[in-house]
Amino acid sequence: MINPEIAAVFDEIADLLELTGGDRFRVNSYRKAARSIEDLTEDVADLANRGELKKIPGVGKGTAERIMQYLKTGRIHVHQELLESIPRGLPELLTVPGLGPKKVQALHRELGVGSMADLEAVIADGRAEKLPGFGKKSVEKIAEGLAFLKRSAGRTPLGAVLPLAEGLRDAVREFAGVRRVEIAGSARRGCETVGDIDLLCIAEDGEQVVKSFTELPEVTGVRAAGETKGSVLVAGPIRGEIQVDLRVVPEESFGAALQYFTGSKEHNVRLRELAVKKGWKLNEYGLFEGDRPIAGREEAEIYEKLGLRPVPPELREDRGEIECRGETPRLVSLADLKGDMHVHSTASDGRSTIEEMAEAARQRGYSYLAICDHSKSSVIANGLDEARLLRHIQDIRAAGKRINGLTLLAGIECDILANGKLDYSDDVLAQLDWVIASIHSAQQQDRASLTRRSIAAMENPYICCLGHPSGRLLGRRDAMNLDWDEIFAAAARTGCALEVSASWQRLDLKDVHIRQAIDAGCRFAISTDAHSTEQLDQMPLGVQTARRGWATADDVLNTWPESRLREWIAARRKAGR
DNA sequence: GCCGTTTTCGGCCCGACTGTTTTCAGTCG
Repeated sequence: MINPEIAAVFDEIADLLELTGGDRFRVNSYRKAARSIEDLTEDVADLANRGELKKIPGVGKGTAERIMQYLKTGRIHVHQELLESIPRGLPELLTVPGLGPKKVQALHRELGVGSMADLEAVIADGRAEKLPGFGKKSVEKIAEGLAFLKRSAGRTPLGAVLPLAEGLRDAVREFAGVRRVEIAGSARRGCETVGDIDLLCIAEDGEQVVKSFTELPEVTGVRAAGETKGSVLVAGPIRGEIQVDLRVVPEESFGAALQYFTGSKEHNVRLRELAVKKGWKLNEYGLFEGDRPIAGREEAEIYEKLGLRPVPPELREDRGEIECRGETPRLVSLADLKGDMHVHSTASDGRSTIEEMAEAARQRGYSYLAICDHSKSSVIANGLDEARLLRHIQDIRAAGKRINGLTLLAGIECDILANGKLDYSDDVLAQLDWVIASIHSAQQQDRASLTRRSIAAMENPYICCLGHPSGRLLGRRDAMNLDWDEIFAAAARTGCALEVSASWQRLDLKDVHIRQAIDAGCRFAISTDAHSTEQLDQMPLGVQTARRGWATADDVLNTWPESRLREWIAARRKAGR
């Protein structure tokens, strides 16, 4: 997949143009093209072969030609020219909070600053402070920005950030005069990682609320504190620091503000364009005709006035939700789920017993639960050999008889071995109700081998679901190098489901792949891969990920009643024999 | 550089906060 590479080049062209004082609309159009290419699930090279580059939103004649240049020669003329005229280290300076294109230009032009090290030097010796437009305070801000960059947590997995965000939300709720607080931003959209935390509240005295916010015990630094907005730093849940923004709005603007601060930026720009076309203006205070507000209290009325059905937060990415005027499919929701199809027990590496997991699932309102411990090759995870597995199946069935109102499915997470074979024979797999096949070893194999292994597993009629298909761990391990077109085609052809792991470290499949798989005709199982009862509560993250992939309840087989699920499993086995 | 039910040119989203200002530019989201 060459897309990320090309997107990065276009992003750098945008940075470089900005640094040379290029036309800002031209800069924007490079950024837009970069983002579109990044979002594509299809390889740009394939589109180019079919002469369909201009079908990519934001790609016109010029950009299409530049993509062709890159595909043929590995470089783009304008990019090379810009690189030659601008010092290598300059674009990086744009990442420093407090430094934008104008200030970087001035630093370069007046003081010859061309790198982070140069920047630190001119701050230290006081020369930066003397530049026109600079001053003691702004240079202090830049120095703080540099320090933050070194301590920054970067993008953090949503599942790790949520407890922190919810804690801060609850703290703000206790402030005097605060009537409502919500988490907005990428956390509300269910993005797999977040860069900062956005909070929004209703209160009359904004200044007082912002002051209380900056004085919270968690706060390690204050970026800004005004009458309607505060911006602070707190310790990140995994490492470094993370920024938290609080906005205070009046009640009659809350819907508009929630819409605005939920984003995404690209989605908002599209909405504002719609407003402008109707002769109106949209901002965080409402939708206005002249000075007269025509919507703002409720988020939904903003969309409706603009001629759209209200768009679920997970779909607000400018990935087609505007074009279909908000007429998106009815997305799967947590309430639709009837069971968790992948949990472990103390039989392998789980921390809770079969009975404890079953009881916890029952309490969460599920009607079935698949116990899927590790197979024998996962030695580190205490995987089950054939003899232990057969006893384990009996244990699951016995536990199932003891619990009321919940069906226990005897399952396994069967390793797909390095040679492509499964960890058990078909005779053994046939004893089970539900079988997941996962790759846990030899993840560094080449693309063809990994793809072949995954497909071979899906072709076995006893395999119901491909577990955490990409194998990625957010921020820790990249996805395996797989041919997704082939994987999804095979899943659709064989009928094997694909897992959407709700585990916050995984979220695997990810949103854009889910959408691509739906288009290919695939089905899914959303599961937590819980290793203890409390991890069952990660399910909402998996549901949000599926929603971001535009999945409906019918696409997800653990929304089905048990009878339909069992029929589906039986039919698949029958067809495969 | 892109784009079109204001279409082949002339637009292109909007406001808060800060600092250096003397009325506003730069940055950020």
